[in-house]
Amino acid sequence: MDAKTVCLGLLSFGEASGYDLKKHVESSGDLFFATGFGSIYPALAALSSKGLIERSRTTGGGRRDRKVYRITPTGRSELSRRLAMAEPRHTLRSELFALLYFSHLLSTDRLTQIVDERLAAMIADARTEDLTESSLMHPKPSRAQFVAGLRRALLETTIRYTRDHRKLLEPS
Amino acid sequence: MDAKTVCLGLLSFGEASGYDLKKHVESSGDLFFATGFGSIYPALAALSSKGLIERSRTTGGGRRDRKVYRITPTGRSELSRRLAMAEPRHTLRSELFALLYFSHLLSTDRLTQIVDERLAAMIADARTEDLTESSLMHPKPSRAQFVAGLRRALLETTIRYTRDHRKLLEPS
DNA sequence: CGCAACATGTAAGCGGTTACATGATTAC
DNA sequence: GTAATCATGTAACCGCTTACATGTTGCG
Repeated sequence: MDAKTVCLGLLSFGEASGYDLKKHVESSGDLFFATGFGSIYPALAALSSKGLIERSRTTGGGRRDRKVYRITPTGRSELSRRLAMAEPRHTLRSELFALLYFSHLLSTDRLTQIVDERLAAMIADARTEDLTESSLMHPKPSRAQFVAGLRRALLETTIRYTRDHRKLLEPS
Repeated sequence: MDAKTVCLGLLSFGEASGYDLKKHVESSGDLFFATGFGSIYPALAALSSKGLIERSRTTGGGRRDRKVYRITPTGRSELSRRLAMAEPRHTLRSELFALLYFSHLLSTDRLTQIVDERLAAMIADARTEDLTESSLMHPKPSRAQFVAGLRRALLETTIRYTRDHRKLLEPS
């Protein structure tokens, strides 16, 4: 999903600044997209110029230059339209997948190291989950719970599968 | 993983044409990347100009203009280098995830329709798996088996989870 | 004969990543 | 005071996607 739609979607939960949005995306584990400020600020500017969002407040708690955006009615209906048209594919891609596919070109030591590292990171990740206590979404909507739970289930499956089938990665 | 590395990686299993590579990627369910010819041919041209791959045969079985590429020793070591340097993240993204996250903006009917469609597609997908009888990889390497099995396990988890927690998607 | 699959490529445009650039506020 | 975090933005580049363009081979 492209940056503009994600920003618009997140703003449908409540008002936020570009910084807030970035934090929220990060804290939900880069679930549906990962990005830097270089994507978010231009996206907000574009949405704003189309009238899909607007500035609500500019200073909000002692901090300098804080630009808080709010979705407009036009923005909300445009978002609904886009989502209704979408044909969302569930194609799971991962850099880890890709690397393991070509792991015959890796030394056994390096491969062991990578798998151990990733396994540890995933275990930590699966535990950490649900610290998504962002200011957007006070009571966490049930759909966000659905997605977070699914993400966790997928992580757990990956961990279990990798442990059980690790032998397949050894040189034959 | 970028198009060039994927092409180089696939050619490490054996010689192939651009068309073959596309077919192989498709038949493995767009596992680590999905692309059209518009990515593959330029990638092959770039790899070729750097000496990482080379043309082996030009006609191979009655077909016109068939350009079969082969990885060079330089290409193989360059690929090893790239793979060894990589820090592969296992970040699972899916358009379906994203849409469901914002599903409060969808009508109940449309949501039901989308979930049913995706579920059916995933079930079909999980069954079809392992028709990857491409000319590359005669005896399927065990790493390819690992990755294909993991993909299947993740699909099955998604199907089960969606069935079990579908209620969370209903309007509250 | 016509259609599907085989087969390769180019060019424009779009969008995201990366690096750069700046400055305020808070906590130690 | 100084480092980390808060906070926003710009510009260049890179690479992928999409659409276009073309021609062959084999099957029914």
